[in-house]
Parts: sequence; C-alpha cells; structure tokens
Amino acid sequence: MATITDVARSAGVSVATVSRVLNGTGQVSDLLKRRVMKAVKDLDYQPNLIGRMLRCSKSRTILVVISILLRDMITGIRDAAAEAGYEIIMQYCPEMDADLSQFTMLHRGQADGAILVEVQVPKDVLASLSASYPIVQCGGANQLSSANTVSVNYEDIACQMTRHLLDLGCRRIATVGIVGRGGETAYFSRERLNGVHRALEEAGLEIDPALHFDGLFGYNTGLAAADYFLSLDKLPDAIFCFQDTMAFGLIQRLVQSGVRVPEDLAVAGFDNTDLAKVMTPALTSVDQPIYEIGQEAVRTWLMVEQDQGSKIGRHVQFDARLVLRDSTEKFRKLI
Amino acid sequence: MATITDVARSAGVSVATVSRVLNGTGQVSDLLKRRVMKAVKDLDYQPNLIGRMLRCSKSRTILVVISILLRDMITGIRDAAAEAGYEIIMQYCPEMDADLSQFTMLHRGQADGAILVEVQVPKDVLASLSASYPIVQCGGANQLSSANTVSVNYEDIACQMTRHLLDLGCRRIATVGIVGRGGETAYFSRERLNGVHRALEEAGLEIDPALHFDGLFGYNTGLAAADYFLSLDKLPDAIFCFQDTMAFGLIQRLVQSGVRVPEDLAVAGFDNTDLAKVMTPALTSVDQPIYEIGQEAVRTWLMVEQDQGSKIGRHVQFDARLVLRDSTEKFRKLI
DNA sequence: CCTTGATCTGTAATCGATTACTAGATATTT
DNA sequence: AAATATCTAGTAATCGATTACAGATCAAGG
Repeated sequence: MATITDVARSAGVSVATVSRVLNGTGQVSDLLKRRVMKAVKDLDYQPNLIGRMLRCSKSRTILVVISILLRDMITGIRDAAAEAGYEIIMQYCPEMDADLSQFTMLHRGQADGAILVEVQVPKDVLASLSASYPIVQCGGANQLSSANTVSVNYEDIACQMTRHLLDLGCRRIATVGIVGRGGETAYFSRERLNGVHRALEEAGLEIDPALHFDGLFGYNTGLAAADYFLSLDKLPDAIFCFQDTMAFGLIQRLVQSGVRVPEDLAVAGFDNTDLAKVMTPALTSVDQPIYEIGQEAVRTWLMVEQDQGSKIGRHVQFDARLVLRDSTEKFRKLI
Repeated sequence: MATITDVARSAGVSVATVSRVLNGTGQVSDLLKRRVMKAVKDLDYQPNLIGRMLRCSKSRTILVVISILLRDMITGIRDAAAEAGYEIIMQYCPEMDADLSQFTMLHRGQADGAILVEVQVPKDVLASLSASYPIVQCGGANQLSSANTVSVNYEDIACQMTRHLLDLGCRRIATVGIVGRGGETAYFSRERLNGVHRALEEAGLEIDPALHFDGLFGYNTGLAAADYFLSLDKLPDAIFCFQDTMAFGLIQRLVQSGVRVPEDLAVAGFDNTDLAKVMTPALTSVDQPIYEIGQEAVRTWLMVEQDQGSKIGRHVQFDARLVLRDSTEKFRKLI
C-alpha cells in the first residue's frame, strides 16, 4: 500500500502539498496539482483511514447495533450514511437488551457514535453514553428515552387497526402483547395497547381486561394465547397480535381447534413480515416505513453530532400503514 | 477519554512502562505494575485502538460480510474471535453477490481480513483479495474456490435425505433448486443435486430430468414448482426442495390444489429454519452445525493469517444432520 | 529600489499507541 | 573487589495522515 510519503516523493513535492491537493484545502498551483494527481494514479494511492482517524480523532464511522436484521432499515442507514461520507459498522446483539460491552468500539475510537436498531439499553447506561457520544435509538424506541429517537407512532396505527376491526363488525376485540412484563422493553407494546383502547372508547365499548393475553414475543406465545382464548366462555371475534409470528402461531392453534379464521374470527398482526404475505390466510398487518426510518436515523444522528452539548432531544415519529389482507377482510359477522 | 500519557502521568511512570504492563511485554516491577493498574482503573482507561492500529499496522479486527443473518453462525464467529483477541465488524451485503466496494475496509486498514458468510464473490475479485488478505468463505462455499472454505458436505447430506425418502417407499423423487442458473452461485445447489442422483443410482432408479424444477431461491419458486409438478401427467411422490421457504410455498400451492401433504406426497426442505418447525405439516429438513462452522471459520482464518504466503488452501467440511418431521414421516405409500 | 501583501510550498508538530535502544541498578561470577 | 550478566525503566523514533507556521517568490505601489 502506497502512503502519502510515496506519493510526495513520486511527485517531487512535500506531503503537505499532497494532502492539500487531495483534500482541496489551501492553494496549490496547477502544475503541482497535476503532478500529484498523476502520482496518485500511478501508485494507486488510497489514503490510510487509520492515519487520518488518529490525526483528526474522528473515524467518520457510525456503529449500528442491531438485534434483528431489518434489511431495508440497514439499507436506509447505509445509503444515508454513505451520502454524508460516513461508514457504518454493524454489531449484532442477539439479546434485545444491550450491555456496555456493545459499545467498546466507541470508547476505543473506532466509531464516532451509535444508532441502536430495536435494541434496548438500560436507562443509566444510555444516559452516560449519550453524554459522550451521539446516540440515536430507532425502531421500538421510547419517547421518554434520554437518547434521540426515530420511531413509529404505534398508538395511532394500533388505533387505526382497531377501527378497521370495528368496521368489520367485530365487538369483542382481543390483544396479544408483552405489555405486562413492565420495564422499558414493553414500552412499544404498551403504546399499541393504548391505541387499541382509544379506538374502543371512541366506539363506546368498554375494555375487558380478560381480552388481553400477555407473553413474550414469538410463535409460542401465539400458541399459548390461542389456548387461553379458547378457554374463555365466549371467543373474541377479533384478535390483534402485536407481532406477526404470534399471529401465525395463534391461527395455527385456532384452526387445529376447529375455529374458522377469518370467517369466525379476524386476526391481525404487526410488522408486515414476509410470513404475513405468504401464510394462509394472508395476514392483515402493519407496515412500517423502515427504509425511511433508517435514513432519518442517520440524519438525526448527524444533527446530534453537529451540536453535541446542546442536548436537545430529537424525537421523530413516522406514520405506519395498514396492510389489509384475508385474515380480517374475509371476516363475516354472524348476527 | 484518557490516553496512555494520562495514565503514565497519574502513575508517575513513562508511557513505555504503561504499555508494557498492559501488554505483558517486558519486565516491570510489581510496585509499578500496581501503580499502573490503579491509574488505569481510576481513569477508566481504554487503549485507543486507532493509535495501536496505526503503530502496528494491524487492527486485530475481522470483517464479516453477511448476506443473511444466521444468528448462531455470527455467535460462533464472535465467540471464537473474542477468544483469540479479535474484534469483528459486520458488513451487510443484501445481494448475495458482493462487489469490491464491500472490501474498502480492508484496503483502508480497518480490518485485517474477511470472513464471507453465504456471500459469493466473483472469481477474479476473490483471487486478488486473497492474495493480499486472509479470506475465508463460509457456508455455501465452493471447494474449488480460490479462498479457504468452511462448509457443509452438501452432497452427502442430500444423498442421505434421498435415501430417507426411498426408505419411505418414494420412487418418483423430484427436486427444486437453482442448479441451472449456472455460475458459481449455483454451486452448492449443484452439489445437492449430485447427492440426490447418487442415492437414486444406488437404488437402481433412473434419473428423470423432468423431475427437477429450476428457479431462484424463495417462496415464489416454491409456488412455481408446485404448478409445474401439478402439470405433469403423474405427480412425483416426493419433492426435495433445496430451501425451506421453497418448500413452504410448494406445500401451500399443492394443498390448495387438493394434494394431501404428506399423505400423498412427501416434502423435504433444507436449512431447518424456524419456519420448518412451525409450519403445518412440520417440515423435514437439514440442520447444519452453523455455530461450529462459525467457530471453525475463525480458526481457519487465524491459520491463514499466520502463514500468509504459504498459500495452502484449507477446506473444512462439516456433516449436516437430517431432521425428520411430519412432512415426510407421515407419508403413506399407496400401492 | 524598497516595502507590502498575496500566493504558493515546505518544515515540523501532532494524534495515541508500540518498541528499539540506552542506561542505571542490582545480582552473579570469578 | 572487579567484571559481567540480568533486570528494570525511561527516551525517542515510528506508523500515516493533517495543519500551524514560516519561508520563498512575485507583483504592485510608493
């Protein structure tokens, strides 16, 4: 690998001149400019980022911590970062709750700050990190978070979904989520439940606590929820699961037990995963603009990076979109 | 952020001594050792990797390029890397085929080499990269690759799966894969098909080209394959899909068309994804030891890193394992 | 012809680490 | 006791870039 010194020697100038030509800082005569550019081409010179990082104490790199791989969100982050001249490096944090070890890259100067994708960080850790580095939380984030957030208006979309179910004629609308677990992780589930309640109240219906099933995220919770609802005296006529895979498990168990979905009972999911599109029946779900969220996360991050210290919290919310499919639309109210 | 100079001042020693204590190089008296350690703790000192990288022209970091997120494989890589004192940074390459831009981190000195997870790189690019950096391809890799590979013996396991189908009494065994596309991407699909053919020949059956359907990976190929097989004069009695999601689509379409799966027709998948466990019927599939593959990839990488230049290609193969479930086991041969 | 200012270029300090080299202190050998 | 070997710790060079500062050149104005 050629260094700036090699280029300088080859062009017969000093390293300062080479640096000035390459960065467009300072005045350099056309003659030398040409000589330098020729040397750069001849030697196939690529500036060593490490040297630059050390000198500037900036890495122009954003650490992206993920708990799941959201293809479009990562793409959005990457595109926006590239446009701003930043690299991204990803760190995988399989448990949704991150600990400090995820962030050594920051302390060691390998990244200038972080974007957290669907990762929860304990309040105090987040606060101390945010004090030193630009941090943006994105997806599943909490308005009350001490970091900046880019997220979705969960309450609103949950309200819309519930209205849709009401429009179909459903009156016993049940929910499956992880609200009860408490703590911060449950925050975005809590928001969704609030949205459901708002719609029910608008419709003048009263809220029946027995119609909420609480569990962890995942397929098995769907199975357990189905068992629970089947054990009630009277089945709900709609079940809104706060995650698609829950809905998948739930429907399987319901169908096994002879319940017709969606003819007797409408089911909705959340996240509009690939699974929602291909399962039988196709699942009504909520689609989030994750590419745009990714992009916005970077824009927000850059703003925070610009004015460190000002400490204004920035909270951006996107609207989600209902995707209506057979699992609710083919519901037929029995009078 | 505290630097080594701060630590040295706080401990009343020179920076050389601090470095020696922290890296365990050279002799340092217990007294000074203790003073240094105390200063490190007091100041919460973390060595700046950038400075170290520049000086040593080594980053002790491995670039991991992924096209899909295989949780356990990443975990395996991370564990093994951590044990060897290496960091990993991940780069997401959504298209399975990587281009040069994925590797700028190497040229710029941010990583010492790369592990490619289910990523295909054009032959010439791979060759030139391998000449300069340690590169290991892992999962879906090609024995003929100019890089080192850690992979699974696809031919063998496909042969085993076919024997299993034969044991059930199946005789018209069809396959769905991406063999025909040609090129390197198709390599691991080609291997699987070879395994199927071997088993068929062992059983004295002849190979019917009409019983292979060729398409891209994914759900839609499953649908298309089902349509194709339904159009034949006589249905196969087993279909081996080289990917679980293909099998999922295929089964859906078959069931819609009134074919009973698995009673009339056995179906097998590949990869043992979560979907295989939870779909109806539960899908017989192939489980790969991906955690071990990840670990082995790092071990191989380290070996290559040790003796750059020697250019011995290292190709490690793991055995996969059949996971038998309803989609084949409940097949009942009609005489 | 000298001064002033603008423009161009080079020298050297700097970022934070590692490490070759040096030198003083202590231990060992004769 | 002198000579030699062994520890221990500090000084300073180094990695590859950026940039403050200084020096050189040249044109224009007095």
